[in-house]
Amino acid sequence: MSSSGAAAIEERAVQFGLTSREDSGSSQEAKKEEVIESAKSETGDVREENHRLKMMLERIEKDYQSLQLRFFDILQQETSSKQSTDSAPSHDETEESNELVSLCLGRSPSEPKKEDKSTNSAKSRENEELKANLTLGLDSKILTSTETVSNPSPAESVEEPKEEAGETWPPSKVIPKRNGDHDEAAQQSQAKRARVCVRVRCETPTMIDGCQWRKYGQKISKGNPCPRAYYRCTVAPLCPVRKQVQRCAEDTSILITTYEGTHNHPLPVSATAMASTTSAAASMLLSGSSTSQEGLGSHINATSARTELNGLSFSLHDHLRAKQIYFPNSSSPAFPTITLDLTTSPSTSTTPFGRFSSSFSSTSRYPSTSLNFSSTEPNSLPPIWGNGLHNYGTRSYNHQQLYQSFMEKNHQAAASQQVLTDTLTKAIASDPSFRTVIATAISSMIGGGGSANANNRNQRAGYQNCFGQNLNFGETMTTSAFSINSLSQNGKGCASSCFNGLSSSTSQKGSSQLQPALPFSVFNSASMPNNDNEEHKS
DNA sequence: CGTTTTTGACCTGCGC
DNA sequence: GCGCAGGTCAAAAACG
Repeated sequence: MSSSGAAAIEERAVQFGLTSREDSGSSQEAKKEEVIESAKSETGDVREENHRLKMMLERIEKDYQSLQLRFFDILQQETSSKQSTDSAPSHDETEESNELVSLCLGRSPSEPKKEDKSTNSAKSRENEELKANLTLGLDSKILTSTETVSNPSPAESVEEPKEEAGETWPPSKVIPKRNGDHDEAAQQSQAKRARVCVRVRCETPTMIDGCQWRKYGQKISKGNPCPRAYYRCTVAPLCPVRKQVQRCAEDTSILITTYEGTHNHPLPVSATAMASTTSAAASMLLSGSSTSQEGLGSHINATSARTELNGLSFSLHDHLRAKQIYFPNSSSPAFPTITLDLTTSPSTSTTPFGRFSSSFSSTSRYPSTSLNFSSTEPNSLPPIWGNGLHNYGTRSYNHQQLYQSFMEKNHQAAASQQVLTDTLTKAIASDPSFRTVIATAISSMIGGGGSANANNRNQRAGYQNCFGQNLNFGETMTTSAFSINSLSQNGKGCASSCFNGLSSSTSQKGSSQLQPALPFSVFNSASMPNNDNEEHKS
């Protein structure tokens, strides 16, 4: 910092033509002194800022270490308690891990009635976990396999259990049809229902996301000769989560998987990767739709804005284009849909980091948002989403260079994790609503989750300060996950749970958790060029 | 024999 | 009201 200040002085001196010692005029001398004085004061300011930043960095490191210690303590508690009381029947994921993570699509996880009868010990332990701030805003919890999820927040306890199932899936199905008592809830549910569409190149019939699915229907949809398969989550009997799998008509190697609903049960760790991804995406979508539907979306719709952040370029595309790209086979999406395009993008984006596009259709009833994480490199997949092969280090990503100043250790094994976190970084930096969601998550994690639902703009400044802390989402959200290669669903399906692979690299190596975290300081308001006003103006 | 998949029928929402 | 399309149900078949 101080060196940069000296450089600034020199630069200014050059600007004023003061580098020559032959200037001898008194007025020029005065000017020179004036400039030097101002430069000195500027240097002082820079030093002050440098000192503040150092203090902030120290505090962040302390917080990070304390969080890590608490996390490890909880892990040890769980393992020890499991060893002492482990007599429960083994679940089919016992091969993987005893930890289950419940993730919710940005909403309160709904619980079946029977799970309200969870034991007091489970609740007490859960309270411990809540106190340990392991609950993200995305409702990620680490639980033992023998535990069931109880309502973790007062807001959830207020909810009627009868309404819970209907909140996450069409109430007309979960709740008996023709039941007028639930019409209002149905409307709310419909308004809040979000779909996360994942496009990935996959030759197998379906991609493995860690969950257990049962096919309950198949239909030929209009405009696509490839049938659309309907799957239902069978991890829990009452889980409302469903997914649709369909191949792209234009490129049958592309598998389009649409997730809908919220898991109301603990997830196998192998499923948390996809769940966390879809959770974040859906949360972003829901958060964005809540504002866009009030008129803000029209602004975004009309724009093809591009912002740059530290060399990262993000662009917003209009919906027509996005629709052509992401919804070639269907009419306007009936529900708010966010698309994670993890395929090779035929369009040449100016950013080497893929494309993030958020768009809202004027024809669709609900907004549609697209996240394109595709590589511009032909026939390449992000190493985190592939055919089950984690090609760490086989492909170079330019964004890693951007982080070299921040990441002292740039191991190849951490490359995929960087991809994930970079993806999140881009998404957060590009979309204020996503920032809000993530900020809420962090806020709940740091501040004890007391105000998890408060995502208004007044608190955004505080949240952005939270971003300045060294929190590694890739590790936090998928901690203790590992590869799901052992979870092959009858030998078919893509082992595309990319995030498991990367998280396995972190979980298996405990020391990796001590790696420098992502520079979330880029989200500080000072360095955030893409603030709300700019987006809303455009 | 239990679970999963298949597939035709049925239901619902929407546009005309 | 009718037709269409998407989504779901449920019985039968297939599978392990």
